[in-house]
Amino acid sequence: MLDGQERTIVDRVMREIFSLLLSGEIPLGGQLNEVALAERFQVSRGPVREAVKQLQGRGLVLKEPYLKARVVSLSLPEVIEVFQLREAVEGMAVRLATTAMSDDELDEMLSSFDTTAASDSAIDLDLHVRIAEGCGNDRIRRLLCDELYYLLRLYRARSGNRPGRRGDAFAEHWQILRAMRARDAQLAESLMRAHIGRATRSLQDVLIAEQDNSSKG
Amino acid sequence: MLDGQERTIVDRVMREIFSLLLSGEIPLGGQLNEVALAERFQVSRGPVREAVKQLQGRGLVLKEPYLKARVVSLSLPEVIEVFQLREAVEGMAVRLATTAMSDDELDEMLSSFDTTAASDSAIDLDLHVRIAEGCGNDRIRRLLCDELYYLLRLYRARSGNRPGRRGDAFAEHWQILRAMRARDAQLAESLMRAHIGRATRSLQDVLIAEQDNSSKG
DNA sequence: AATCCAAAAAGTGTTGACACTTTGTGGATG
DNA sequence: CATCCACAAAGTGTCAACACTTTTTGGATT
Repeated sequence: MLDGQERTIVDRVMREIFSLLLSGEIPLGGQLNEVALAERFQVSRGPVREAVKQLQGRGLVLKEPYLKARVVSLSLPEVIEVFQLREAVEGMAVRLATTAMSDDELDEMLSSFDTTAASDSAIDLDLHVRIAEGCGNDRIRRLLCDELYYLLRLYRARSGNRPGRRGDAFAEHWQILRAMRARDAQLAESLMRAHIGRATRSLQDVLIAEQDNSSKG
Repeated sequence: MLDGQERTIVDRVMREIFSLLLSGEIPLGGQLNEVALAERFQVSRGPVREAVKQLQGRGLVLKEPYLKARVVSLSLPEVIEVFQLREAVEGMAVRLATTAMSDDELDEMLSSFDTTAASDSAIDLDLHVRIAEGCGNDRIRRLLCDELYYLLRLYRARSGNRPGRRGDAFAEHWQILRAMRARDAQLAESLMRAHIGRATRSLQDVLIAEQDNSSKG
């Protein structure tokens, strides 16, 4: 996600802020203090400000003049919005990947899929990442890998439960891979959309349950 | 797209750079000179740098250390990538809008659709914008209105031809609106995807023709 | 004339200082 | 005791100067 070479301080600071978010030291919705960050990283405020501005452009940080920058916080409705977007975009991604990826690539995915444990949550996103990387459309790849998956990782690192994670996801992944290997782009897209759509609906159920609870209590 | 109140110089500079892009004074792929921009806007380089960093975060500007920032330039393959993404996202947008928008809103769109001239290119994107705004998913709305449509406007302002613009787009728009009014989300999504898919294919035809030309000459 | 290298010029990266805004504090007032 | 206002403290916004990198220039060499 970040450039390998960090020739400039701004890049380094951005990576450091990223890792502060991943580690949870700065919580979602938390505030970013320029002087504190500058002291911590032993730099002046300029690079910190530019790094924050770049994060703001990415939508990871919200800011109003003269107020501290706030890390974006994903509410459950916002996570649902991300999932609705994923359903559309990942459907297209798998459609494109089904024709763009080589037999060897697909076989490799299938074999590594068989050997790895099914229940690992990192594995869950892994298939989606590899499809995004294999779809051949760089704009779609960036949207998924650099924005949406990143947000979901942050969200998962906080709320212990993994949004939309269900037991039969493993079997659904396998079906998607089979459809890709059979070069059935239409089927692969349908399966992927159903896969993410089910996760979306389980999130909506949670949301409704929460609303019922709050209205009762 | 931009905040109404510009309490800070950075915001003003960002808007000014935007208008330089829209007006074509800075061409796609052109370079941004910090000192020249600073002098032009009568500010120091700090705000200019922060504005550029924010644009970089948005993906509108590319930058490598110690080299001048370059405005992103859309090649035809990249425009096709945008259209493939649009096909997926706008399909979902119209699906959501079909259930989210009120009868009054849809009727208003239908009537304003009848009265306006069909061939205006601004009208073309207008329907898409209103669907994006009415879909109720703010993340999808921002992706379409703040990023993709903006890029396409820039591209159209340059290359005289409007990408994917065909004569029967008007009739297709009308069909989509009818499906929405009939609350047939599935049909509306199919029509929208077909609508954008046809535009994508006409772009791909242009690309193939260009490649043939260059290989011959 | 063409090539190469050093110095100057132009441009970007970073810093510390200063100006402005917001927030917190403490005392005077009712 | 509560309220309000002035003042200090903290934090953000902007600027001008300096350091570093890249590009250009101009001449020396072949």
